[in-house]
Amino acid sequence: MPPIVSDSYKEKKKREILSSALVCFAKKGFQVATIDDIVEHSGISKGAIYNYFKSKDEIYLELMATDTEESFELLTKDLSTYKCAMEKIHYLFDVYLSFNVLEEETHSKIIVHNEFKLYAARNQEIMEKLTARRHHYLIQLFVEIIKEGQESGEFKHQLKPETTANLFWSMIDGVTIQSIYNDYPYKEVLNEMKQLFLEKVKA
Amino acid sequence: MPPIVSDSYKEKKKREILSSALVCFAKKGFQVATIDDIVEHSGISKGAIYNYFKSKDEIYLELMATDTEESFELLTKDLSTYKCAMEKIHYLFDVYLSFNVLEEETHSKIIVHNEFKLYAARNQEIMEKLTARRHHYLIQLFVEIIKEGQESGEFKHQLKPETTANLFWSMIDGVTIQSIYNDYPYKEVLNEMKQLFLEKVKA
Amino acid sequence: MPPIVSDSYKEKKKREILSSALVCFAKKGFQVATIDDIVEHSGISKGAIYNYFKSKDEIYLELMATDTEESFELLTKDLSTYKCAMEKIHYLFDVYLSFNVLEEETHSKIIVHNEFKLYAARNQEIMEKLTARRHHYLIQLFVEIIKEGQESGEFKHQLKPETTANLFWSMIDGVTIQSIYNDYPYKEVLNEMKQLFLEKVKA
Amino acid sequence: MPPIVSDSYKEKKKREILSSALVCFAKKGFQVATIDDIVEHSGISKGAIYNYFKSKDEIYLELMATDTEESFELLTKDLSTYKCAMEKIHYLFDVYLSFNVLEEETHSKIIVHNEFKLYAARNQEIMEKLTARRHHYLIQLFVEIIKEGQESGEFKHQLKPETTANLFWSMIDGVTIQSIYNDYPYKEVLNEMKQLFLEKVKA
DNA sequence: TATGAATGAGATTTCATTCAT
DNA sequence: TATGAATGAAATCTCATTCAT
Repeated sequence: MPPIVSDSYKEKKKREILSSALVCFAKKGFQVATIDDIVEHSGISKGAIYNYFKSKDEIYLELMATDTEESFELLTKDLSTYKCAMEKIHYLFDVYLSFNVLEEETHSKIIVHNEFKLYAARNQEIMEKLTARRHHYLIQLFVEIIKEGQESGEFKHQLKPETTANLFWSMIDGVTIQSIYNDYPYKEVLNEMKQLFLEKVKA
Repeated sequence: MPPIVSDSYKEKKKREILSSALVCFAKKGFQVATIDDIVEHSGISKGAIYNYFKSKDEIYLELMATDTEESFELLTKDLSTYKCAMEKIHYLFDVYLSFNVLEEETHSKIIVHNEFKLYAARNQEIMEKLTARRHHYLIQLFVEIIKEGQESGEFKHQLKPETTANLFWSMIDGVTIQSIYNDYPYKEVLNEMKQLFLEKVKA
Repeated sequence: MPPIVSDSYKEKKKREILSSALVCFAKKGFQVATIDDIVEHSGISKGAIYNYFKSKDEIYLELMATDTEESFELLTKDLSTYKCAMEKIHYLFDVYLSFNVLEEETHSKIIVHNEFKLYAARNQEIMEKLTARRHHYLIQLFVEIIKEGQESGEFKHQLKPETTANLFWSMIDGVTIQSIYNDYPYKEVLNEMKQLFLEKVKA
Repeated sequence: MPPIVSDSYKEKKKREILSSALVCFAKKGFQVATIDDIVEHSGISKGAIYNYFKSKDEIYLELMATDTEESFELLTKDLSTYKCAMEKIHYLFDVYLSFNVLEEETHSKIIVHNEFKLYAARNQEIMEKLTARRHHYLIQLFVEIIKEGQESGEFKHQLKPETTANLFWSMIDGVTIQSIYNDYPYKEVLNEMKQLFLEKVKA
């Protein structure tokens, strides 16, 4: 007997649930947001949610899993259109410079993204996955650009690609998390960082 | 008749509870850690805890309140022994460079400190307090040093003290939070930042 | 998709809980009776009870709300079958004369009904509702009868309907609450009251 | 070794506690009022209270015990100054007519007095004591007056003294408890009762 | 597959009572 | 005797999860 509903239907439903869950977790935090909050926000019944996910925890883990991927997609989307490494670095900074951290949605995303990290930080198994993913996606992405720049002669040769990648992401993480403070001059600080960073890398 | 126990006894007891609570919150997170965890860790009875704090939330808030102050104390402890602004900046970086982020306790503190921020981020009133405290303690501290350096001619005159202070703390925050990832080269990245930063500020 | 259970099912369930709660409150008093008592008596789980009522207090308030209405229903049930006012007064007394105050259930109801009043007496808002309800139902009911009797010439014209109504209910309340004493001659006293009252009103 | 504090001191202390407890119970009800409320109101420490009373329940029971006695004292105070039975009945009604039920203190006393009854009503042993006390003090008091009036020819001979006594107290109880309703015409109703009652008894 | 009523473990909090000082 | 900090049993309420329909 063929499945009564198509896989694509199921996929769509899952994404619906995840998207509502993200909103709820962003608003209240994972622990405080309840399944009923998700029910209310998504309009999908409790039973249905449990048909798609074994537990509240699983919803959270799935969201965490997609978190890095989404960042990655966002970052790589137009990256290939830039030809030289320096432009790529510019582009990466500009992606973050374009964030409006005062916007409700951005603000929420930053909070929930950091909550993911803290949640993982207390759970060795999840932390390992998250670390691996970060390496695979974010660090590698940057390492490639550094290497490309070094080969093209744009960047200093003594730069350690991995350290530089970590430096970049640490700075980004720094401004991002500080942006939750009221009146934090996000753009100003990030621009300083950009300038600092570019001077550091350019040959 | 004199009071049964002295105020200092009560103060000590309160600190005992707070210190146990901090450990528990660090280990499991505020939501997951229970009053029973604190009872078990502190050896103080549930009722006694509620004699000192009205609610679990109040314990958390009190911990948050002391969080910045403790950092501030740590940072200002030896700061006055340094005579020139440049040395002071060195010192501030070195305080963070001396952190052993692999140590259980440091790791926990970093996590719980960031959890404080996220908790506050969802609560306008608390966020305002936290922002004010950050300004009063951390930003001002750094602004003074920058100004001092500018007056003594050690630092560039075109530096905007406040932006520079924000830059510093954003970088510190960035490495700190990234340190929760396994195998993160905390010291290496922080050293790069220090170097970058010093070059930026020095006249 | 139709609702899982009908509204009448939910109504029935609610009444089940209320009825169990009434028994428990009657047996032990509102403060002493616990939700677990209601769970045990009703066989309905704690969670289910909280699905129907927000709090123990709400259960109590709902019971209070229905208390007067039930009395009113009991009293008005056959009242219309009596044609003249005098017969109606007779009927009202007889309703109370038919109470067997030695019976466990009646005894409990009297206690819980009076507990309602005391509870309300400490809460201005609830008291106002209770007072309004008493006026609307019990006092008006009696006032109508008095007026009817005055118009038909059965009753004295100088009777003040409202005062007379209050007199009636005060006497009823008096015997009722005294009935909780062991060996109180409930019927005898109430019969005296009836006789006294009838003489007073009849033209 | 002689007692360090005199018996009269202890007696005074006990009365202090009881008087504070009465206020607290009146304000909040026995179950809701806490020992800490009594501590706060009396200014006597928790430990001291437990030196004088074994439990919160015991405080309550002692208050109940004095409740009837106090009424009795109030009623008998000037009763002997009246020579004829009819005047005595007048006096008894007038005592209650002189109550200002709108006054905070009177209101509270009525509530707590009725709470005593309900509390007792759920406890056979206490109920027996209360019933006995009522008989001994209140009913007997009235029975004597009725008999006196019958002997002097003031009252009807066919009155059953005990029933008449019960009738009197039931009416008093009725107006008293109804007085907790807002805008209850206490004096008006009680005056009607007095008139009714006097007509009933007088020869 | 969808629904939402039911479940009950487990959390927070209260407060009568004890007891060291 | 007086004090009030400490205790812990027991209460209320929440909410992730199950399951009959």
